[in-house]
Amino acid sequence: MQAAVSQESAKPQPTTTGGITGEHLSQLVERIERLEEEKADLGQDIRDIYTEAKGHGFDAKVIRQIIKIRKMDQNEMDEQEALLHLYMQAIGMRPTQAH
Amino acid sequence: MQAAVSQESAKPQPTTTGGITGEHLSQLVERIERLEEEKADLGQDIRDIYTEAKGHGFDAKVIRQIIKIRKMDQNEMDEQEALLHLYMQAIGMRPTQAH
Amino acid sequence: MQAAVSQESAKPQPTTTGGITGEHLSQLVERIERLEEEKADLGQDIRDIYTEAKGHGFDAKVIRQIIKIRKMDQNEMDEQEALLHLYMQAIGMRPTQAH
Amino acid sequence: MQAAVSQESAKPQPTTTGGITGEHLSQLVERIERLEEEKADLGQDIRDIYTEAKGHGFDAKVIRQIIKIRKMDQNEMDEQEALLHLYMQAIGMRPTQAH
DNA sequence: ATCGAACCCCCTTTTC
DNA sequence: GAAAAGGGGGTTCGAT
Repeated sequence: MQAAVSQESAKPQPTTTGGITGEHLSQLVERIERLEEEKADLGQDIRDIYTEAKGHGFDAKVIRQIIKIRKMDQNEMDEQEALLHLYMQAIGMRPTQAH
Repeated sequence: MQAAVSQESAKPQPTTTGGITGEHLSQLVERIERLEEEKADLGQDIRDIYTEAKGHGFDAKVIRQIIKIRKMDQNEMDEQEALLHLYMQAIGMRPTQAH
Repeated sequence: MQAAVSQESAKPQPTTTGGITGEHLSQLVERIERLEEEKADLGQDIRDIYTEAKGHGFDAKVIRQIIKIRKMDQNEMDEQEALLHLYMQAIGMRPTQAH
Repeated sequence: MQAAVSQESAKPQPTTTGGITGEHLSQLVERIERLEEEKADLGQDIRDIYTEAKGHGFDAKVIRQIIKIRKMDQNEMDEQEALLHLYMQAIGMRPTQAH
């Protein structure tokens, strides 16, 4: 495990020299923090929509469930579907549309 | 909690009539799904940065820790650390440089 | 947050005095470690079965999926099923046996 | 990808014939499910101990940390810690008691 | 044997 | 304050 951090940069000053490493690391950290902030903002936007939906009489929990199901339906059950059905039948599980 | 869905719109046709409700719900669901997709994309971007960082010799785990620490309230950290030392001593673990 | 650890027990000796606390903590830790070891053993047993299954020509991935589905079928889709159906119909999702 | 499932067993009846496969698969699934249930029970037992510990004034989070440390190779720990300090210094974070 | 992907568990925050 | 949902971290699995 190599350090990738120059030893001369040991002082708690904002950035460092003795190599590009300190600046590089700072930039990585800042980029990540920026993106995570945007991500949090989107999370807030989504929450706002749920609040709005509730204000119009919808049940947020059910909407979440719908979205979950739609995601499952999109992602899953693809190439191995045939095998899955065979196995399910072999052990007597009744086939469903969802699976 | 009432249903907020008109019964006439019960058929599996793409959208519905008998009230604005079906369309409204569809729009809410789609808006949420759109935002969640953007959110997921940001998550991927963040992952990419960690991958890039690793490629430059940095330790992703440590970077995560740094970001967490920067987010954390400092007092809380110190408090946790003090407790940890007390507990370790109580069961006879020798204090190490790392803790 | 109180410490629950007596200060006199600060030496790195195996156990402590000054109160029952050190011994108590040690016992808790050991009980947890014992259970976690058993848990790990079971995990190994399960892995062995998958290996055995693969040796008999079964696809481990599909078996995992079956087990997941059986667990879902047991647990989920209960009280809110009616509401969920209404909403799904309202946005044109066709009702399925599974949902 | 071979099927390893006999086609004659295609009906949703509990088990199957036409080959040993259906019964075999059922047995594998059931053995796995049984072991996973035991595993889940152990997980619950562990959780109970943490609850009990909390009831006696211990901080569960710290206990988890202790167990992690005891499991960890000490060199590995020190290495991680050293890296963390280097990184923090590199971006000008001041070293704290906690780290 | 390492890499990336998937799964599971814990923790935190939010919601009711 | 109790229950649930979202996010993060760690571990395990399959593939290369």
